[in-house]
Amino acid sequence: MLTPERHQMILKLLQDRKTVKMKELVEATKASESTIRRDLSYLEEQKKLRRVHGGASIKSAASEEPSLQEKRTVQLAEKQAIAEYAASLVRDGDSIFLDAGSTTYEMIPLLAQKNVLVVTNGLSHLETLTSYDIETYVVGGRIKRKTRAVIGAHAVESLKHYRFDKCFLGINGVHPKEGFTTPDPEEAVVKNTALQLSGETFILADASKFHEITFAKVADIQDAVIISDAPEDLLPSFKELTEVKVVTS
Amino acid sequence: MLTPERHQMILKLLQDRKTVKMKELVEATKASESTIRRDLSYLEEQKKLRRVHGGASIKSAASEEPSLQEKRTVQLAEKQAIAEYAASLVRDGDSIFLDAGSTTYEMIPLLAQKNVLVVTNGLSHLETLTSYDIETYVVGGRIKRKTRAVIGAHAVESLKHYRFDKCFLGINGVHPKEGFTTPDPEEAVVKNTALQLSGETFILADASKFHEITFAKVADIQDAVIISDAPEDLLPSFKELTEVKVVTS
DNA sequence: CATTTTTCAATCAAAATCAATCAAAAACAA
DNA sequence: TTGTTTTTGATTGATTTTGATTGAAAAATG
Repeated sequence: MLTPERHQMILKLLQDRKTVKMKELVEATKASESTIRRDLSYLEEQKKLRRVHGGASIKSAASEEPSLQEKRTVQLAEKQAIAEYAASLVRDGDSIFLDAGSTTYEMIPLLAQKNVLVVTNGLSHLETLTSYDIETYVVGGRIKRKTRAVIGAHAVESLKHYRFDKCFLGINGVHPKEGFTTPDPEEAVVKNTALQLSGETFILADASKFHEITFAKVADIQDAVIISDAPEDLLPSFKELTEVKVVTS
Repeated sequence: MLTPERHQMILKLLQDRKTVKMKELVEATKASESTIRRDLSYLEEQKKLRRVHGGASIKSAASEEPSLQEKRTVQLAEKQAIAEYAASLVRDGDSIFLDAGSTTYEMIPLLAQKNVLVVTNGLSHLETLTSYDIETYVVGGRIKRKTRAVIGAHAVESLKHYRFDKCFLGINGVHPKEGFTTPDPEEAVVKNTALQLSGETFILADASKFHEITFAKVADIQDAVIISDAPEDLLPSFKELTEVKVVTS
């Protein structure tokens, strides 16, 4: 029996019941205890299951997607606070661009009561946006597998069909001189385009993003409002250049 | 046996089961172990399979995520058969358009071993396409909540960035005079655009779709090949107009 | 709480599988 | 044909996987 087969068998057994004992796995797979142990370690590493004394158990609450509520509570409080403030800026009837990323994702439930039109390049956002019955448009283009974002030349073209009252961007680095940065140049150009099509731009950046420079420049600082939970002593040089809104969780 | 033949045989064996052992491959192909090893290395390079110690396995997703398949419990054998034939038409290196819908969805696992570029307007397809590591582009535009398809004027514009070797469309009605029809005019125009941008067009229509006229016309019959499980007595009038491929489940 | 039992992680040697190499066979070109 | 290139299969030493063993750690028991 090949290794992936065995892994599959283990996961299958876990689907039926919610736990399996080592003894059962050894019996089912005809492999030795040592091998099963190695498999379990690997599968736990892959977050496919949870090891427990004597065997394995399915990962947390069922193998299903965590519900929206669950997902929200798992998220860091800082992202929540940033998202909450950002969402409070959105007014009824606004057209907004919502960048891909976990912080902008947190804004979605807070937008549900408002009468907004949302354009996004984040595939992960789509399910949630439509489930809240928000009028949603998706940007066309190539899908970047890792971040599940739409990027590339077509995405830029596609974006230009729209105009935004406000756009909310996540970024990977903020630096007084280098401006807003992100590692992927193709993502950078999409963000930059959204920014140019938008009346106001808001950058959602938790404290860890400051000082960091990650290759491709998105825009200069003075083009946007920064929303962050960064401590005050980090900010003087940024405040000289643009508006910075500090939120606390 | 010629090399491409052997490669095909290996891939075929992988389609049926999800893993194959080296020993099985040697036996099936009558080639030496060294040759099989070289084949596997090549096919892995081409991203058509995944090598594992002791043999090969199909690429990631399929075996590891039964949750996706479980979601689609209502997959009739007919849809499977239609999808299987449709997928067999796709050649290495093709650029194809995959329409939103459950039948085209069934094609995805069968495309994993081919080097294809897929453009789709079906949001439900995206997750699965990327999980199979297929190069995926999404059409931009408004999201129709009910069908999770991208539609509207922007979708049409967005589509025009591409050209397809083949396009695979789902349809709600087929009628000798009225042609291919679908209830939503905005969907109809997207399908029609895809068709016009494509070298060949294939219509995936199970038997229930024949005779039905559902409002908005997509195209005339003669523009496409119909792939269906419809009984022969239903087809004479269609066969006069275009090619009809009948599959059985 | 001490003892017994079970399960665990680490280690190691055997077995299986692999990559690299090379010469023979086959396909190809002149 | 002859010489060249490509493909193939056998061999070899290296690598990976495996199962047994051991003492440590964790649960169960009295």
